[in-house]
Amino acid sequence: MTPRKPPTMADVARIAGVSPMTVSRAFKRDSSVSEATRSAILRTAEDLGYVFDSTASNLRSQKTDFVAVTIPSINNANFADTVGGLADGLKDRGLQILLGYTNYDILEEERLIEQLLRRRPEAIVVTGGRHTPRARRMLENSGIPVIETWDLPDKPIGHVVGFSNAGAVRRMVDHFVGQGLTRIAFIGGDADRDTRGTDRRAGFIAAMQALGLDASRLIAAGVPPISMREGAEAMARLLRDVPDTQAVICVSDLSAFGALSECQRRGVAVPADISIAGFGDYEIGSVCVPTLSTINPFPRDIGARAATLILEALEGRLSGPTISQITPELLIRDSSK
Amino acid sequence: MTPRKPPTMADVARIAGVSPMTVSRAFKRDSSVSEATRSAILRTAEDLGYVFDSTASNLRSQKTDFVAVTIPSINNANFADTVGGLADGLKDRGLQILLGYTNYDILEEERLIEQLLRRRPEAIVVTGGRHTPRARRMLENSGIPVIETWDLPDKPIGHVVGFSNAGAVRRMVDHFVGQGLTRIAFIGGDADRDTRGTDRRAGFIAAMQALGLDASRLIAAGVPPISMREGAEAMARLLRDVPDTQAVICVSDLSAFGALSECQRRGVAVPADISIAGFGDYEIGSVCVPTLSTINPFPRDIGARAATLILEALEGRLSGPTISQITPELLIRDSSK
DNA sequence: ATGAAAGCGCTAACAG
DNA sequence: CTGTTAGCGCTTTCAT
Repeated sequence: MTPRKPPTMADVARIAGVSPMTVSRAFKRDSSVSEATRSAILRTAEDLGYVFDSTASNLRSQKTDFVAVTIPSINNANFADTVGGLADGLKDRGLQILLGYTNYDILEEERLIEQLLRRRPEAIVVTGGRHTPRARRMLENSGIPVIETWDLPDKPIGHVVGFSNAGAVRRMVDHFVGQGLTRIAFIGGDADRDTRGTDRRAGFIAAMQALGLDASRLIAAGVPPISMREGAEAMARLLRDVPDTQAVICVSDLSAFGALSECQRRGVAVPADISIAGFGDYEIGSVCVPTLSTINPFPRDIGARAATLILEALEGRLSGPTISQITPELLIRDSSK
Repeated sequence: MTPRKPPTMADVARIAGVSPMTVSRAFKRDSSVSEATRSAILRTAEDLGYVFDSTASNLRSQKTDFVAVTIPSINNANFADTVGGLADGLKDRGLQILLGYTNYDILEEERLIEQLLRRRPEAIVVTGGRHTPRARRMLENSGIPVIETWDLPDKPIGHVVGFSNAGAVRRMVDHFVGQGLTRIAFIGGDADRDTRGTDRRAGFIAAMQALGLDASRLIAAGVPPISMREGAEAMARLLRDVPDTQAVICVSDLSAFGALSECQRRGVAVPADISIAGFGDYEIGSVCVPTLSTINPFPRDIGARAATLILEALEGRLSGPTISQITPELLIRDSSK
């Protein structure tokens, strides 16, 4: 820890014998400074231990090179992949991600969005299309590109990169019914906190009813997001309470794996006795025995597409709001043969 | 998107009929503004759609309320837990995390640290104790509290919150040997990119040699961090090449689960035919069948402890650098009975 | 409890 | 290619 205050650009300029403006230019990429001057300045800066101060730059240039991102949880491989795709797409342009997590709570999201907007990001990417009225207003008035992801909101705020969670689950229901299985259950969270989880359950119910099937086999497994353990507990209840169930769709691969593990513990054969499907195409689903049927929502592509949109929007190459649908892929594997 | 530029504090002040300074005070918690004035100002601000501009505040007050954090990967439950513990501990004080990931590469870490320091964080938390010389110098000269985590560096830069990765693995070796198993293998990455993984392998080798045992059963499973799939492939090679192996220690629970799954596919009984252990106490290890023996390094506690240190340091309540050891817990479960 | 003046460290704008 | 001037929007400091 240095006790004295850190050197500024003016210090570097004085010692290098140039004006502060020239130092400023030397630190930019494509600015017009002679190679000799630039390298002399950079050496002086390094010697002094000078570190460029973004806070001053941010204020003067009214640019922060931040892209704000909200995700429900930092501990989720799907959202991590989206953030990864986003970060990679933005890195070359020097845009840095300012990440916050909402804990699946739109009130927390509202607080977070306000915090993030105070930092004056160049764009903001939010997960989901349901927000508090105040959060919505703040986003609308922010004056920066807004991208809602992982969903297809009825009334988008700005751009959308997503898919229908309900529609994806419908395809899984159709798959099971196509196999001749009609007594199908759904394992999910017990609250509407996780809006994507809620949409998936709603999609399940709608799909079953549309086919004239019983849509009442709903197992509430705990506060979303539900864990592997909660998936296992839900499966235990399902096997006890509704033993004639032929197939079960879980809100995520994690809960599906938990359900599968419970079957293994009880000697229930998958898929011979019961079929299982998950959601998200987490790595575990392709490694476990049997492998899990699931839905791949292409999380990384969602982030990559959002990054492209942001770059286009910042360059003014976008006329109006856009909607990018990323079509999920149905992956039928051994747990539902 | 608003075309006109957003309102400033001066705008709010003019309309509310007070000075900008009073508006500034109204937005702080414990400042002396009459309740009437404050609420009038806040209402005016809300009406105008005013959003506080941190960039200006940051520059003038020389405070950003950022805590910079570097982790190897955003997609790792252990590091996510550390960040979660950190974020929770800092939230009440209004400190926000500025997160960056290094992709297990200390050169990338150097670039990242420079980027982060430019943002003038109040403190910085890095994962690991190995850095490039330049990164080390930047951290030393940063003038802010530096905390190295997940490791016990020989020459700490500032504070340390960690544990001995090698030591933790030694305890697992001792456990196996105590069970009478002596032909023990180690599955890890094939490069020194992941320094904690490298330390674990080194700990394995040292522990085996100290007991006079053969430490040459090292399976290199790919570029770190190794996945479930790579763990499975490594186990396939192990079973083929060194079939008399009695136990295997994997660099993480994820690769351990992959190894376990490969045994299931091949009808190799765990632990009857071979024992397996992981590292990290990921949820999967407590749910899979059989459950995985592992080591819990208390990732969340590491983050929480780092948060406490930061708060103490920022309040000047810390005299010198500290070292906080978080002792990992050996969890013996069904995969190694 | 409130206000006036000054300035944080950089860069836009203009000049040469 | 380089320099000068002014100012980004807040908050520190000092008054009252």
